Amino acid sequence: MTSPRKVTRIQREKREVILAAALEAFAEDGLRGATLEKIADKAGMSKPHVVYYFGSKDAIYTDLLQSLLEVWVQPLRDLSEDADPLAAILTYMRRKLRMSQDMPRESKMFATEILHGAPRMRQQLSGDLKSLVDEKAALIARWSAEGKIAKIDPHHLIFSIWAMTQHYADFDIQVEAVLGDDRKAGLYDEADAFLTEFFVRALRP
Amino acid sequence: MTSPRKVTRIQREKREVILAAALEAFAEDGLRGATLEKIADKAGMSKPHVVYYFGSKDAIYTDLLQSLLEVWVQPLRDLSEDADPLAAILTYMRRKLRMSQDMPRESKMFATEILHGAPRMRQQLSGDLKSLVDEKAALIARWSAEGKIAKIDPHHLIFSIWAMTQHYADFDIQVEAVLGDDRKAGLYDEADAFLTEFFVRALRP
DNA sequence: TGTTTTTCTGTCCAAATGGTCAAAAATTGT
DNA sequence: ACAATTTTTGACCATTTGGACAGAAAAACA
Repeated sequence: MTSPRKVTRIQREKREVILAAALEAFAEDGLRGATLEKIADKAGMSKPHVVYYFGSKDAIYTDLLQSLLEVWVQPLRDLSEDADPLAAILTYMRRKLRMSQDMPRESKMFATEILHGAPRMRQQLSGDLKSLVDEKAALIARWSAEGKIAKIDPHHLIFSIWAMTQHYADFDIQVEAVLGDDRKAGLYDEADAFLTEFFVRALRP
Repeated sequence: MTSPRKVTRIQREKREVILAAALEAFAEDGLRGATLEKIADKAGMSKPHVVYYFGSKDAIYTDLLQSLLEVWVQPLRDLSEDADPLAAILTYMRRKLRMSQDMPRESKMFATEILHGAPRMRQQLSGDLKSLVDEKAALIARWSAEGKIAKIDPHHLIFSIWAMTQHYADFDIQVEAVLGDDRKAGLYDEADAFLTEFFVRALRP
């Protein structure tokens, strides 16, 4: 038998450690570039041990991707009717920006996966994710029609929020290189201020 | 001697073919994921032949990256003083969007490189590119100060243009999955309309 | 035409790497 | 304490892959 029968405390902990190490490795080098040995090193254990817990490198990758996806779309899920529309969208944008700041490796992992054709996410993208986006787009469209925000294509609005917030995580090397070291510290404050002003202007009816 | 002495017509053509094949391969799978064999297949020649012309896979990659970089930043170079400021920025944005549409593989190659730390571009990013961006940012800042466009951080404005335009190329799989097949055809027209309206609202003084 | 140079490929090699396996070490259960 | 189970690893294997090499094929040159 390859996998253990019952999930013990040790197993959960070890899996956690491995996933954390793998996240780092995958974000740095992608699925192909990350090696089992590197993951094992980062996790502080032997290569066969990593295989013992997940069966294969691919399994780790897929596991990570699946579990992170839920976290990743949560802010959009929380975009709701009851708040002031403009404020709600700004809150959504800010949460996405904060996720870029706090979880750059996760962002990079998703980016790499999608960039290379999302072979392990296609289903979810055109299934769950599409449904979710369509639902929220409808909400935004309603706000738009009621004159509470500007008339604007809701799908592309969502894309623009994704693009601009994740840009700071995915292309951090470029952003920091272009801005220079001295602006590195306050980068996310700058981004927040810029994006807030930007979206307020774009969305105000 | 590894490399030929004089550059003949055949050499130019073969190198072109190889670079085109490699671009496709690198965009699909990244530097690590793309194999010499795959590149050779796409180029319709043998593996050693590819090596004969470039010496190594790395050399092809670096060569591509360098030669494409100039093309890639040209639109920003062309952002100039003499035009109407808002129109000039919109033109820049549109050219970037068109590049995403026409050169998605190039966009993906750059994205992948930067995402993974830009080991072969660091110099250029904090050197040439930073200079160029700083220069154009100063121009935009002047427009801003003169009240010709809204008061806005020019560096982040440039980032936002990069992010939003390249998003359509880099994450095309996601965009198309979320929009659905029926909106696939007119996608770039939609994007153009959306972004134009968006930036006009954001930049109008 | 004969010679030289360039182009091209089949074959092979060494390194990297994902994964297996048997057995040791540690833990758990009785 | 002893047996059973789980955890952990060193050693090993098969495959992939970047690239070297020698020589064939073609082209250029004389």
